[in-house]
Amino acid sequence: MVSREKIVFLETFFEVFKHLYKHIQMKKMSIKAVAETLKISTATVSYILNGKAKEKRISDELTKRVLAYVEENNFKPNHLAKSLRTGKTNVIGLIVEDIADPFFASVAGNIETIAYENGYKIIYSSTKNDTVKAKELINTFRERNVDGYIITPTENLESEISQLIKSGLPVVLFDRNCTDIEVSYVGMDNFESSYKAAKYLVNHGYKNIAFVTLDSPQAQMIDRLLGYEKAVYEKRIPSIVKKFEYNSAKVNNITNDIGQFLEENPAIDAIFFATNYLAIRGIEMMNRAGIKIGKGMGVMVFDDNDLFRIHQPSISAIAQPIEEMSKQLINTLLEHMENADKYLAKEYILPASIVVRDSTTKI
Amino acid sequence: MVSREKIVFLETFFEVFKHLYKHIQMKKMSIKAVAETLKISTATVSYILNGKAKEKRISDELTKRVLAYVEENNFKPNHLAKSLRTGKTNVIGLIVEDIADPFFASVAGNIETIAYENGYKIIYSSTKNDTVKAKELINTFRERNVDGYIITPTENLESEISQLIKSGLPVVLFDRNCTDIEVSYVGMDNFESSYKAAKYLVNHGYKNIAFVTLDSPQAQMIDRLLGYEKAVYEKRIPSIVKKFEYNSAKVNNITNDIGQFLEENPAIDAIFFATNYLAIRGIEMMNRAGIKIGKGMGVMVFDDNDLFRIHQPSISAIAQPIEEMSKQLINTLLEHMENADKYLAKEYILPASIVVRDSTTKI
DNA sequence: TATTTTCGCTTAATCATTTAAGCTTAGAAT
DNA sequence: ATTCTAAGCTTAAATGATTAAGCGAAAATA
Repeated sequence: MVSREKIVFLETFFEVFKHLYKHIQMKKMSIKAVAETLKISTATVSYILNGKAKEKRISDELTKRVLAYVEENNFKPNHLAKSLRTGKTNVIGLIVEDIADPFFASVAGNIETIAYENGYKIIYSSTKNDTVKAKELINTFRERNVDGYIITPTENLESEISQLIKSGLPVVLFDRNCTDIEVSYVGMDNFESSYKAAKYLVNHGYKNIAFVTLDSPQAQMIDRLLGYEKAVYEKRIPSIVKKFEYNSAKVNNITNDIGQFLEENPAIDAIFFATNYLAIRGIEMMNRAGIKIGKGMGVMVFDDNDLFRIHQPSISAIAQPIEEMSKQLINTLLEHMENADKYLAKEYILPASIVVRDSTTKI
Repeated sequence: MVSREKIVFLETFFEVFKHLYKHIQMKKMSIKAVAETLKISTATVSYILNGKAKEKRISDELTKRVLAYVEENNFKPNHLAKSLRTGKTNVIGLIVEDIADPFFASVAGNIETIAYENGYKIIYSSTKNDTVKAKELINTFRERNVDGYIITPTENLESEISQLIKSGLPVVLFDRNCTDIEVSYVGMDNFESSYKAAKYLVNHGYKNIAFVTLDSPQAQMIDRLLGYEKAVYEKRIPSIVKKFEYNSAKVNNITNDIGQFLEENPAIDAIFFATNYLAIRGIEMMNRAGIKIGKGMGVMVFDDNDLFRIHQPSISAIAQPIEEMSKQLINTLLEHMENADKYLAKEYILPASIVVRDSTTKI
């Protein structure tokens, strides 16, 4: 026969044990645990932690007590539970062509600062310019419930992007734009910068300026080409355009191909490279072939780089306004995320600056 | 008077309406929704989706039916709920000194590939070499429940890192190690590479080799210095060490300071730069001052870079095995994450290669 | 005195999963 | 005929927050 006393004893023991046990493992503090120790409800704790104490008419005394306890025990509410409930993850998805590229890495660094200041973390990934991969990435990011997207789109990504927007998800594109959809974009003025740079060459006496570019249908590549063409047409000097296949597999061939191109066109007295990447190959080739950059051969490059500043002779370049672009990018996205209901696409086309160096100084 | 029939009618209507309404919005598919349409329980759906159908004795017929439905409707279970329940986020936290630095950006790019192949996403952040920030970042990542950490530690980060390990969280350090704690590390052999590079200079006739470094207590910086010293002591040639204050605020001064240092030590016939960053400043200065790199002044740099390859004359450098390091890094972490219970610290010290170029070829 | 407000909280549903434990039913074994 | 076993599911309790709605007591108003 079990006595009432014994039952009461056992129950008491059990309660004490549970309490002790919790303190022993100390593992998982939760709003519930906090509420229990303070003998109040989880709702109260939640309101206080979210700064809604006043609004919800929680007494100052209790508010202080809770905050003190939370502070002392260094309690942080579980982010996952919060996200599950609210639907907000405070994560931004960054999809670039290649995070290892200094340009994108630099942008990643710049947006990180502002994002973290605003409580956002960034998850990145690289498309390697592969549309299939880009689509996959957008989907994984959707599955992960990221709050906003920064994307350098590949080709044919319009439908995925417009679907994001239709679903009310904030998106800002950069570097490359997508035509035909209403989406925010931050980039530089490729046409104007290219025109200005080419005009600089034209005005400084170069008569046979080659434009070396990629055979790509990307808008910004076309703009760069058109900028160059405008400048040469205006002065009625020949347009000499060399397009390379856009295929990173054949990196090494490009160096040789540029050499061949120059041999076939001996009249060329300046080269305007449409990308950084082509320029590095070209410069390597010219150095090897003993072509004197600056003296005899002018060089201008789209996209500046430490390398061009240090090179002997130094190389003139069009410098993208990376910092301004990054700031505009993340601020536009933050703005979209704050007013997630009404997406008003905005475009920011920032001007680039032309950094004149030795390579365009005749003799 | 309301008839029973009317009540029944209204109730039925309401049920039908609710059903229709759900179908109209079609917003949030969930395991629950799937289960309801297929008239089975959520548990069954969950088991099937997690590949436990056989184990849980779900009939092949039902399994197929569920998979087909899920496939057709492109349903993906909510990752947040999953993470909340299981405690796994499938996110890796990457904490580097600066994501914008080409070296770290390159590592970020390399680990991304393997991480994504294994279902992990990466969230990054930069310490800017600030211990306070580094501690904050570790805490934010903990709050975010990342599954594993890749960290380039700042100074005095030992306690935070050992706490991570005590909590059973997988950590791999890289680039810089932490002494005194049992933690996995992937890095290069700074002492040996530095010794080999310095020896190369010594063996090629340079008699007054300056070592330009940062005044930093970081283990890898000390190793680099010691490697140099071993090489010069062995040949009984003078050790000329110049330490610069480690303060990124004074970037521009460094260029001038290096110039002054060279003026004060006219005997110097070669410079060994302990970092990439110092070298770029130094090369810039030498170019400005008309000092002939290669002829008269040998140059060797720790950490290779596109710039050093393209520079005229090209600059000899110690190339970190970035790809191998990245692979080892992420694979070690993945391994730790798979056996999260038993953390066995491993060290991988990879050898660097010395890339000999024009700058160390006398005359 | 009776009623209404206000205050200061609590209750309980919800978010979307996972998973241990339990419950039918049919067929096999006793 | 009865019990046991196994197949094939389901039930329901977590996971840890947020938040609309509610509730009792005290204070204010009628």
